[in-house]
Amino acid sequence: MRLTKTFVPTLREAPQDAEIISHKLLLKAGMIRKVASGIYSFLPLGLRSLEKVKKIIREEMDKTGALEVLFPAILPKEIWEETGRWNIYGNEMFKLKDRKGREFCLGPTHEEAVVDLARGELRSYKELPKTFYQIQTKYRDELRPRFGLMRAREFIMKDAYSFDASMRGLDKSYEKMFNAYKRIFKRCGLTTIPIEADSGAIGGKVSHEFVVISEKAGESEFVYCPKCGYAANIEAAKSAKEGEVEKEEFKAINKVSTPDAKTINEVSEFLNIPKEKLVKSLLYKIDGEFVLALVKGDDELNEVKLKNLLNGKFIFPATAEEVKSVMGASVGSVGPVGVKNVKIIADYRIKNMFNFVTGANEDGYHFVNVNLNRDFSVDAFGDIRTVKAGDSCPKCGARLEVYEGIEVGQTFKLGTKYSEKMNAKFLDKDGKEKYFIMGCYGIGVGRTLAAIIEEHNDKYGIKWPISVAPFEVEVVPLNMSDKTIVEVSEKIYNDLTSSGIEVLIDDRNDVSAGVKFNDADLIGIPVQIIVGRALKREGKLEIKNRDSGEKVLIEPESALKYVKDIIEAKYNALNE
RNA sequence: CGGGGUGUGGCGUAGUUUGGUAACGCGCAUGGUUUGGGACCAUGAGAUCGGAGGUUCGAAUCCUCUCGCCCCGACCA
Repeated sequence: MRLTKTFVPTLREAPQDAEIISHKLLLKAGMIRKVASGIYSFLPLGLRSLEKVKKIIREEMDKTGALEVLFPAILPKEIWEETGRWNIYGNEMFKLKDRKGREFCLGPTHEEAVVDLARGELRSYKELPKTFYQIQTKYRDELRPRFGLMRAREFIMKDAYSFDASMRGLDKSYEKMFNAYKRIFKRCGLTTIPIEADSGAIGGKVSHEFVVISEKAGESEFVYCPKCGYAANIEAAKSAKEGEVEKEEFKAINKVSTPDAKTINEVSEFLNIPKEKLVKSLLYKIDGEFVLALVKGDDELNEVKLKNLLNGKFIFPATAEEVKSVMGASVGSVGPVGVKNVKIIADYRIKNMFNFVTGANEDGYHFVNVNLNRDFSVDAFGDIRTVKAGDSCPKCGARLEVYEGIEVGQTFKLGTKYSEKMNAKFLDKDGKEKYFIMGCYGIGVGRTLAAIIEEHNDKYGIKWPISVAPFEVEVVPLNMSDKTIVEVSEKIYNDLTSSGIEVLIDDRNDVSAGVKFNDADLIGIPVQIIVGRALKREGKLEIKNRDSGEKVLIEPESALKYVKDIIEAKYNALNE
């Protein structure tokens, strides 16, 4: 492709609304443009890379035996009502009506659509297992679109759905997908870590997220054990059980005045008692029911764990007014002592606490020397604290590390969650009707592209892994008014192109060498062939490796083979 | 939705405090000179200063309303 014949509007300065590096570089390199918040157009270069990611995904999906289909983006309200998600998704769904007033949505995901297909077509266990996948545009009216392609409202997703006759079958289907995901990201040049995850709104029991470590663009925190490899989303990370602690002598409970001390820090400082001796009491509303959650003063409550412990669907912190009316005291002075009619859930670590401090349910007062069972009782204990860096690994006991990650993919073992709701059954070997056992598997294609840039860039621009680069080689003739340079450039361009290599030639004759160098580094094609001074002086081409910055001079006659070899080596490195 | 910020040629900004009729760099067009790390000279095009209303002799600037966009939080590929 000739640069003058395509469209690569590079920018010297990135638009001010771009914050993270991938967003800036995608804009600067002329790969995408914004149309509205969270809505982007792909330009020729960006589209080429996007298609390459899709191609890798297709190849790996097809290898697993998954079948590509394409569901519509517009889906009727009825199937969403069967699963109850028309309301659960709420405002995040783009909803619309046709001229007759029938309601539809732009699909934010496709469990309903695929189950609707399966229940109509799959009748027998003999047809199972089956996995369908599609690469399609999804629509989610995000609360806050962010970071360019990272969190868009219209985005391309690969979503796959497996149907099995048994749990063991699901385990196999899941493992196939899991391994395919590892290969997909590897081939894209991404370093991903599969972490244990909470299954969130999609539902199900087992779930993994594939995350790329990124301090600046990461949106989900996860813990990682450098010793045994345990990795889990912060919402799912298990808290290690603490060892037995020596029991303290119970002291007499005592109400003390704590004027103006509301937060854990303030109370701790005012009473001169360490935070570990305080109990944090937090009132939550779970599916309409109030719950008082207790965690150690130096711990943070994990809302997702609390919700899951109680099998809840919706969890909200109680409002200041609700706290006042339910507890009889303001936020900052509530505690479990004397509480009736509200379920009390405590973190396991509370069991190891003696003579601690809690709010007294009276504004401006706290109790000191509170003790479990003597002063109050708990309805249930559970793991409801948020794991912190430095905590013990729940598997091996080593110290956990905490990272920020970009979630590029997620897999779920759904079980019969959707098939039951939509009454999707097959006839099993034993002649009985059973619900399909499902898994679902998603990859954010645009987000993957952005994550690749987050991982592969320098101050000059993008350093594309060869597998997803818009072109494999860029020929850069530095002086278009020099006949020799143009002739040699054209020859190598034609030779490479006709041997099946994707080549871009910067044939602009109205820009200086500096502009060509800078644009080449910005758009980040992995191999640059620079035709200029070296050719005039020594008759040689300069081959530059964008990633390493390494340059070698080589005779034009040997260039074709040399370039082919480095390209092959680059692909091999990604396929290992 | 809550909190913070911002909107001035295509991009990046100045001007807003203290009202006086839009400036700078890059880019763009034409001609010429250049060609190894964002060249130079000359000429030129391009902005109702996000929008609406108001105050004023006069508004980018002050007031009211409104819209867009970005960042932090809840949600997620």
